[in-house]
Amino acid sequence: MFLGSYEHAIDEKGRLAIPARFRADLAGGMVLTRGFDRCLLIFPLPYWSDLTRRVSALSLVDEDARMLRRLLFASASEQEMDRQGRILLPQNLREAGGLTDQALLVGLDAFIEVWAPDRWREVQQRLETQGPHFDEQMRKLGI
Amino acid sequence: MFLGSYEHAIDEKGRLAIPARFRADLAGGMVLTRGFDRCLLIFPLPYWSDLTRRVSALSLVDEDARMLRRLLFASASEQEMDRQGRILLPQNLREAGGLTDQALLVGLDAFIEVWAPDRWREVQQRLETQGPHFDEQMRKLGI
DNA sequence: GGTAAAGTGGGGAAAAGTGGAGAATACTCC
DNA sequence: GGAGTATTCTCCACTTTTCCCCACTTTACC
Repeated sequence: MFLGSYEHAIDEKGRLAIPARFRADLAGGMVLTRGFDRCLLIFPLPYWSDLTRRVSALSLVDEDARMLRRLLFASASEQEMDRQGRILLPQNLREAGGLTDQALLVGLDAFIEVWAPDRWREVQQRLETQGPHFDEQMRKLGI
Repeated sequence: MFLGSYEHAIDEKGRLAIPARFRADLAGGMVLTRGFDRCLLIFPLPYWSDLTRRVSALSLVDEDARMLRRLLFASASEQEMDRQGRILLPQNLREAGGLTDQALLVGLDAFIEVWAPDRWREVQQRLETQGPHFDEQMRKLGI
């Protein structure tokens, strides 16, 4: 269960420390990949496997299936923590997420989002200004 | 589990290094063949066996099945890595994939695609512009 | 305020990627 | 059929990059 936001430095080698609170749940391995709205996603391995099982089972021949496979897997990266609890952010993913020297790790219960800090602040502002708008959305979701 | 993209050189002898992360899963042997969209495919032997069983079970009469058979089997080549972790790309396959001096190996979970780098970049651009199309796909799959 | 844990930076060792040389095989031409 | 030539394959060695560990600094918690 990942909760809360943590801002950590990305060092010159592209390493990022996982918040101590998150480490136990990622000890079994994790997959790092591109998310929506230019953020990155970190999935614990069991969650990832469950997510991708259906995609891998799709036809080799079907064009949509081929493209979907490429979208999901081509920029993903399996990572393990070093003894200091850090992972390596591959350069292509750092670029995809617009990350330079700082990263914001946001726990979203089952997985983690990684944001460039200023980009995250924009999202938060949107949350505040559009707050009322979400009432309707959430009702639709049954919450 | 093959994940991520790696660009490697093809040397004058037509040899291509397999990314270190992929080697363990290919140690039991692999089959190299033509894929769709002018890329090449590398299958681990167990996956290949399963695939051939399914394709061979298809009707002799069905035209699509005939074409699929020709694509997969006619230019297939069983390969083993040398001690440096490289395989030889036969010339006919290099031509089929439009490969010259660089190759992009893309891990797609159960198998690997091999692309000419500029051709792969086109595919990536298409992926980005067609984003919304895939939202629907993923929703159907429960992702 | 002290202690312990977390976060950060740097250095060294190991492995990955690449080019090339030598040996073995096949091939051709005399 | 044999010798010379070309080609393929395997192994070796160098260079670069990556990974891992150690140590210091900072923060949090008791």
